Amino acid sequence: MARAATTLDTFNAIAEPKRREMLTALAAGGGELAVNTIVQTLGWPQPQVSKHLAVLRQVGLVSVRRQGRERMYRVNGEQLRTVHDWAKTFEQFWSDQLDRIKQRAEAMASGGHIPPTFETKEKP
Amino acid sequence: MARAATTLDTFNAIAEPKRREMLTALAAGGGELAVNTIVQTLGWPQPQVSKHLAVLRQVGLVSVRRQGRERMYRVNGEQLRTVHDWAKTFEQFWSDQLDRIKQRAEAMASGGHIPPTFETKEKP
DNA sequence: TTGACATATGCCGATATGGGCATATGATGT
DNA sequence: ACATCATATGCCCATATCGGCATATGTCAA
Repeated sequence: MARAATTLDTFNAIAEPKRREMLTALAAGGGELAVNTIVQTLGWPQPQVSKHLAVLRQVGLVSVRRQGRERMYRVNGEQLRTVHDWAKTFEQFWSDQLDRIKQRAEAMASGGHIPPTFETKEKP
Repeated sequence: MARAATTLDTFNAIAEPKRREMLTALAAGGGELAVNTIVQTLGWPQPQVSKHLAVLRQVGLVSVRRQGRERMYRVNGEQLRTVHDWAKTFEQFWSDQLDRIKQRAEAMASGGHIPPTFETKEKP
């Protein structure tokens, strides 16, 4: 066993840049878009578009409706709300930013020593 | 070429369930946590923890600080804010939900026919 | 029914990824 | 200098995933 069950969940679905692009395209399209329209808009091979749509469909990020021989896709917000809410859980970790800077300033003023700086990105 | 440059970005980093779990653990830990603490908390093999931390570090989801022989990790909100904001872009697609239901109700009342229902999940 | 159009699927090859293990690197105390 | 603790890396295997191509499925029109 290896490569741990990516479980095909929402987070995994939006991990693909192209899939995010598709969602954006769909959102920009306002209502619903036919597959062919997406193909022309993004300029990707049709099977590729269909496959990515399949993934988005499986996790419920988009919904489909048949209209004649076309299939109209539309963004399904629910799942995205999940992502939104999850990220929001960590809100304090970016809104506290100001407080932390303030703390540092205070520490310098009183204690005199500079609190350690955190490395955020990787060192080359 | 294949398997398209997963580009090791933020979205990809949080696609891993274990990585999300780590972030949650870090957040729950309040301030900063040493690797060993995380290892004991989650009960995963140490190398695994270090590797996942490395990924989170590379995309700037966590920051590190050296304290003696320990390395204190802390959540770095910035990157999560990115995710939050991106998802929020689609807000209308879940807050409009009510309006859509209303529309449907109205259509039924006046026109008499039921607007098509969208399939959200896959058919078995 | 036949043909054209719209979309989904199956199969393939290339590759990145996660887990497991052993080991390297780094810091501390004696 | 040495032993020990804390963490990071390298290597290997198994597998899921993406892209490309050919083809199946489904729908409408004549």
